[in-house]
Amino acid sequence: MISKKQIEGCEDCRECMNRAPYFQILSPEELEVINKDRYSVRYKAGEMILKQGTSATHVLSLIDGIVKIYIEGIGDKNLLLNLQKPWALLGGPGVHTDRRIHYSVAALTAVSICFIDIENFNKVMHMNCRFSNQLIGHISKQAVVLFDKMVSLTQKQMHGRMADGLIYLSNVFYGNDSFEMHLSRQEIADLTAMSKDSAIRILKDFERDGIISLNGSNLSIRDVDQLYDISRKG
Amino acid sequence: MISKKQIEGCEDCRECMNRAPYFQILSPEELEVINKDRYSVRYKAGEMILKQGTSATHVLSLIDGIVKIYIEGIGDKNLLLNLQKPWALLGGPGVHTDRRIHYSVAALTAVSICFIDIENFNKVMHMNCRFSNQLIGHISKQAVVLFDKMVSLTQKQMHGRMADGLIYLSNVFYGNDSFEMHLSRQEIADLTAMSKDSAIRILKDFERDGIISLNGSNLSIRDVDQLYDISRKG
DNA sequence: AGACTGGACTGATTTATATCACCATATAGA
DNA sequence: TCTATATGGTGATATAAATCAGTCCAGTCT
Repeated sequence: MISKKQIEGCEDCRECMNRAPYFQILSPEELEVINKDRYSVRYKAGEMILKQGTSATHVLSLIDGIVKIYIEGIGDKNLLLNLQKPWALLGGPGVHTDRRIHYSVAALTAVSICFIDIENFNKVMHMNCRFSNQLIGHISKQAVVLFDKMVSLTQKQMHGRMADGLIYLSNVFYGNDSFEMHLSRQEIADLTAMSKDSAIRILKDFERDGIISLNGSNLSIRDVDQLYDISRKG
Repeated sequence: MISKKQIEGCEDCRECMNRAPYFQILSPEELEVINKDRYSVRYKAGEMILKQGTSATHVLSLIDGIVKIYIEGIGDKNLLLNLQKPWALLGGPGVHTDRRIHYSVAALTAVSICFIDIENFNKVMHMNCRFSNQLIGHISKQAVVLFDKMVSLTQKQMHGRMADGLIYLSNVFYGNDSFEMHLSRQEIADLTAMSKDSAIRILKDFERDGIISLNGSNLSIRDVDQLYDISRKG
């Protein structure tokens, strides 16, 4: 975890960006363009960072903390796409199309974020081809993940979807079989496209079957093999 | 519709690409790179063009005909992502990541396709920044569509999903309230993430309610307003 | 302390949807 | 001509999952 002092000290991208992998490819001149008009903001847990439907004016670089990315869907249902940790680049597909925000972003912990002016970002995209191509790779990787998620959500039933959700959290996001979830039961339901009641029920099922153990917001995977088995069987 | 003669005559990209909008931005030298090792293939309706899981060696430019893009999911269920007509660029996210094909492509009509060597394509991506950035816009637009589809498939029930599917076909793809579907009932089910039986039932419901009229593979939207209403109500 | 809130949790009920079993029709092949 | 075989279509049934109606906390405000 990065210390408070380090973040506060990030006054100029040329010092800071050695940490943000997407910008390592840039020359000092290009970094200067990114740095121009850049500002950083701190959020408290629970605060909204980007609101779906507003206009896209900045690209966001996540410096510290964890955020959730979700689509506000029908009624008051949300679809939780993924979580992000440093040094993710946020802004979404709208940055390169209609300049609209297509998903909401909210802080799950205390969060620090750098706001980079979208015009300056585009300027650099036109200055540095390798940067653009790196971005294409980045976007493409996300698309592959989305495809898998779509198949999971549309073709598996609840136990399979929950298994996939837990595998995402433990393997992909936290990188540990045991982790503190920053998600409420409702948010787990949003991640796995089911009702809150069903999400609770299935987590309890998994606990009873010795697949996971729960206490409070801490979750441990006890039986990885069985979890993968449930994921495979749908 | 383009005549047979025009396609057959497309021996060199520098003649042909004035039709493929993605390549209009390229210089003659860059087109020459694209044209190198390029070859075109004709398919009959029903034939598979790209198979999910194989390695990505080419970017495909659809010259003539209609194809379906779908993910082979759990069991023998497919998820139909969308249809494509000329001059779509196919290859998928794998081209820019792991060089794997992440979705299958099959011909719905007779189809002509140009195969562009992936190395040559990448070469041009590094020669021409504007081409890369145009590609980012293209990929981003597809992502926005995917988001909407995900919300539709995970949060609406069958009637709403079918309405969305029909709106996609009439508004987005065919651009006409009345069109010849190139999809079987099973493929409509794959598009709307439901069983074939349910898809048939709901199409019949819509027909009975005067929302659409069906005969054979021809479909006409009779009551657009009601269709949008069903889509909105989920 | 008492009232109040929001989240986790659970059993009963209802509803949406898949599945099953079946028929009709058209087309292809022997 | 007589099977096969694929596709469209339909009612009955089974089942997955949402919804409803509550309880039980832990925290917070007064």
